[in-house]
Amino acid sequence: MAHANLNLDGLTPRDHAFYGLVWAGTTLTARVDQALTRRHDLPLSWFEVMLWLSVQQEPVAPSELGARTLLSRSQVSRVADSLQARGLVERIPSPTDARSVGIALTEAGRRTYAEADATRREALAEVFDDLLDDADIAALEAVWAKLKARPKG
Amino acid sequence: MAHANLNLDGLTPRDHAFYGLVWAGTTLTARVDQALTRRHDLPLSWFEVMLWLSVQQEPVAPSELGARTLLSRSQVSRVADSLQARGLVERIPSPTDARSVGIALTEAGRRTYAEADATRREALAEVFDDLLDDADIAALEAVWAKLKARPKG
DNA sequence: CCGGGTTGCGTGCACGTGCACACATCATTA
DNA sequence: TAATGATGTGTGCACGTGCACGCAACCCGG
Repeated sequence: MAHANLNLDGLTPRDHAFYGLVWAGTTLTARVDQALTRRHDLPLSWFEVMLWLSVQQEPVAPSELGARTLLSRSQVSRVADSLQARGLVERIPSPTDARSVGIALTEAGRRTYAEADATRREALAEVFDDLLDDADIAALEAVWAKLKARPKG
Repeated sequence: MAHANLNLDGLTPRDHAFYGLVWAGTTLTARVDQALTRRHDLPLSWFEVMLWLSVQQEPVAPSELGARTLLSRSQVSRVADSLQARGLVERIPSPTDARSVGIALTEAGRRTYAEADATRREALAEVFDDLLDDADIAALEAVWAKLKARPKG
C-alpha cells in the first residue's frame, strides 16, 4: 500500500508497521512472480500449488489445497487444469471417495518445480541477503509465529 | 502464500521469512479490506488513494498517485471515477498544464476517510495489539526501512 | 432400502486488474 | 512558426479471481 516517503505524523508505529508489511509483501510477491513468469512461464499461484504438492507424498485434494494455501478452491481447480494441460500434475481419483480427486506432481512437474524454486531463491537472495542480517530474519520469523498463533485466523 | 504448518526442513530461514511475509501481508490486507468494505462499502484500493490524498494539501495528479502508491495508473484512473461518482473526490484541471488533472478530496471525502480510517485502526488493533509488543513493531519498522532503501526498488 | 441433508468438485457470471493503444497537449529544435 | 518527439490521461481488451450455483456422491436416520 503506502509508499516509502509518507510524512504521516499522526500515524502510530503500528500503522507504519502495517503499511510497510503490505508494501513489502506486495513488492516481493511481484518480484518473485515476475521472475518465475519470465523464466519458466509459471505464475506464482501455480508455483504455490506445486510447492505444497512437492512436500506431500500422497495426492492432495483440491479442497485441502484451498484450505492450506492462500488460494480459493475455484482457483485451485483452474490452476490444476492449467498445470494438468502442461503435464506438470495429474488428477488421481480417490479410491475411497468417488467425489474426491487427488492432485499429484508428475515427474516433469517435480523437475520444473525444482528449477523454478532455484529461480525463486535467486530472486529472493537479490533482495534479502544484501539488506537483512540473521537478526532481522529471526525477528521476522518470530513475528510470523505470533501472528499465526492467533485463534480466529 | 504458504500456510502455517509447513514442514519444510530444506528451506532456509530466509525462505520462511519470505513465505511468512507474503502470508501475513495477504491475510492482514484481506482482513482490513473486508472490514472497510463491510462497514463503508470502501475497497482497500479506494482507501489507499484517499489515504494519500488526505496528507496532501494540493490536488495530486493520477500519474503521481500511481507512482507513490501500489496501484497502476489505469487503476488510479478508474478508482478516481468511482470515488468521483460518489462525490468523495473531484478532478481539478491543472491551471498550468491542460493535459494534467489534479485529484483532491471533497469535504465529504475527508469525513468518509476519517470514519474509514477509524475502522482500519480498529481492525488492525484486533490483530496487532494483543499479539505484538513494541519491540516487534520496532523490528518490523527497521526491516521495512532497510528494504525500502534498496536501490533498484 | 430410501429419502433428506451434507460434502466435494467444477463452472457461469460479474468484477477488478494490467497491458497496449489512442488522443490531446506540452517541449524542443530547426 | 512549424514539425517532431515526449508526456499525461483515459480506455478496449484479455486475463485472473471470487461468489453462487449445479451436479454427483456420501452419510445417516427412518
